[in-house]
Amino acid sequence: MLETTHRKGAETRERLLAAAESAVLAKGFAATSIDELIAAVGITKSGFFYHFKDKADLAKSMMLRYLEHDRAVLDDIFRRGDELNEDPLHGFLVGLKLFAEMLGNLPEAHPGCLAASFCYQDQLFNREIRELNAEGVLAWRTRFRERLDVIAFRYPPRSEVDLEAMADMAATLVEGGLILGRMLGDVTILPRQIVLYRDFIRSVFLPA
Amino acid sequence: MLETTHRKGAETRERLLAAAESAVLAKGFAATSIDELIAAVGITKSGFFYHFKDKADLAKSMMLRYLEHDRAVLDDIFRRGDELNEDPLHGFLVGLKLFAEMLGNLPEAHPGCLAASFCYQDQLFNREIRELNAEGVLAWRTRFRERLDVIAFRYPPRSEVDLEAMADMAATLVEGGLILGRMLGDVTILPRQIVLYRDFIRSVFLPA
DNA sequence: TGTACATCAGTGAACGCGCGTTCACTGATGTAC
DNA sequence: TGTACATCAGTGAACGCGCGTTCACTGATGTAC
Repeated sequence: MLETTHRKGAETRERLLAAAESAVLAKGFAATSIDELIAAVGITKSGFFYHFKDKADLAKSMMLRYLEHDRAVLDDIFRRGDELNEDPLHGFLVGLKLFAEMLGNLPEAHPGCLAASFCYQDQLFNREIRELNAEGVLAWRTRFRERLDVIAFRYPPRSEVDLEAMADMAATLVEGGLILGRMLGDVTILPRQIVLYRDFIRSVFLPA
Repeated sequence: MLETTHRKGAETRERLLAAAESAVLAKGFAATSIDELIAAVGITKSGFFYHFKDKADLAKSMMLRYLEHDRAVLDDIFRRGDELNEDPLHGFLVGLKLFAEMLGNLPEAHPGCLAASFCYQDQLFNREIRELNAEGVLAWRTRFRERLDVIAFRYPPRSEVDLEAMADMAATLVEGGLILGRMLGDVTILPRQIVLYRDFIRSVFLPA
């Protein structure tokens, strides 16, 4: 019975984190009250403080949960891209196509990035949380940079290219695309940016 | 004396808006208190409510001020690019270079976009303010799209290109680049993204 | 198998502080005649 | 030119409400012997 032992608490905690994520994406961390979270989950305020020592602890837990989910999704997408193709460039291009498709099928009307939301409120947070945020971006940079290095080795681009900026461009387009998508209420913006990114990558390594 | 008549009030108002902008970029709108703004400016709280009927009115005024400044800066940059060059493509490329340089020389350590900050807190705002926000993005889209249409007419790209997405890519990279730059504390990220955008534009319309 | 204790997952009441907002009032400057 | 009035750019005090946080306590479940 070890799995079901005291399991209800972990479920409640998870529901609190999920409610907090959508509330923070909708209106920011400072405007998200503990009261609304406990109302959504159905416990009292003291119950909240059993799960999180204070509001900053909630923020930290949200980031950890978000980063882990983010990492798992990207791992899955690009692993599938590589399974369909042996070549590092073409596997990457397939992965980007899958990525664009996934972004186009996001269930939520106005998706957003928790890290970006926190970034525009970071004076509220302690160093630990800001470092988690930076860690998330660096994970994207490293992931894409390693891939681009492998590709550039097999497909040497004719002119100098800023491979680091090209790696960062993926996260940049995602963050920016989520913002434009929210502002205009148009979920096609982000996937189309990723398709353009894919075109750009191909034109750099496979000039016509 | 018409210019100096009752001018102190307008100056105070402008100082409130400037203080509000940097505070909102640092920690978000909900976490920015009226108290800190009046402390920065040196008036009492009732003085604040002489200038703005409530906090939402402050938000609206901030957006109007920001959009106007944004428009003026972009007008200037791309006008200068065109002055240096007759051709629409090369004038645009020069403008993008100037734009990247300007972004690299931003005085603030961690610049940000007010519209993006508002976008991650938009449940706080009324429809009017959200529409101002969307208007800002559409201004970018229109500006870049008109230019790309002119360029595509003179330099027909060989394959289908999503010109709207390519126009949106400018704002997307700026929004995303500001976020990455803030997260990593690296102000070179954004200008390098714009340089990549310039490379992309050139490769689409001037294939090697 | 029963009992004693420990941990889990909360409850309920109270707290103090900061927040946005209101209201009546005021001195300095500008305008009409 | 003087006087009466209007507008500008605020002041000062008070308000009520929501917020995050604390504290003593509790029933249900799990563990040791």
